[in-house]
Amino acid sequence: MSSLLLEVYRRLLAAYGPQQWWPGETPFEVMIGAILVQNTAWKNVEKAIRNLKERDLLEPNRLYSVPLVELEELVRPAGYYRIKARRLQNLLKFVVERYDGSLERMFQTDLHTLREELLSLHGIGPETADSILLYAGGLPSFVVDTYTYRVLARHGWIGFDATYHDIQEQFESELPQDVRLYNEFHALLVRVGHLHCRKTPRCQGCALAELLPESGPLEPE
DNA sequence: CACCAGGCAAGTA
DNA sequence: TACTTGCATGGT
Repeated sequence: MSSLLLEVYRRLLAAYGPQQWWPGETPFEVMIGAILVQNTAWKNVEKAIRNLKERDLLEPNRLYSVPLVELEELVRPAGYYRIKARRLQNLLKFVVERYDGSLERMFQTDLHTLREELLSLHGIGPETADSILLYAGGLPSFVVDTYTYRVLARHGWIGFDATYHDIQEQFESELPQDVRLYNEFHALLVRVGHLHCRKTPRCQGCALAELLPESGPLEPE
C-alpha cells in the first residue's frame, strides 16, 4: 500500500460508504454550522439553523444586521448561545467588511492566508477554520477533531500527545491533496467515532478492531 | 440522576 | 509551558 492512512481510508469507505458531508444546502449555511457545532451535538444545531432559515437569515448581510440579543435567542438551541452569537457576529463582520459579504470572493483567497485570517478571529480555532475551508470553501485543508484524535491514538498511529498540527501534517503529507478525499475521510472518522469510539471507558465491539490491526485504550494508561 | 456532544478562550501556577 | 475551568442546550 502507498500509505497506511490511505489504506485506512479505503477500508472505512468500504465498510461505511460515502457520508455525504457536510449537511447544509449552501456554503454559508455550512459556515454558520461550523461555529454552532462547537462541542455540541449536531441535532441541537439543526434547530438553530432552522430558526435562521425560517426567518430567511442565511445570508451574510442580513444575518449581520440582526441585533445581538435577537441572534442569541435564535441560536439558543445550539447551546453556549451567548458565546456563539458573539462568535457568529465576529465572523460575519469579517466577511462583510473584508470580502463585501461575498463568500465566493473570500474563498478565492490563498488557502494559507485565509486560514490565518480565520484563526485571527475570536472564537475560531483550528477545527472550525478547517471545517469552513474544506466543507464551505472546497479548499484542501484536512479537519482534525476529537474523533480523529481518539480513533488514531487508540489504534497507535499517533501518540496520545500529538497536537492538532501534528495530526493535520500527517494526513496532508501522506495523502494526495484531494478535497473529495479530505472531505470523505474526516466524515468517516466521525462516523466510526460515533459508533465505537465515544468517551466510554473501552472500545467495545469496535468495528475497526476487525477492520484494522488493533484497538487499544481510549485514554493513555 | 449523571454524562456527553463534530471547541475555544481565559485563568492559574 | 501545562493543566483547569466556563460556556449551555438537549439527547441517552
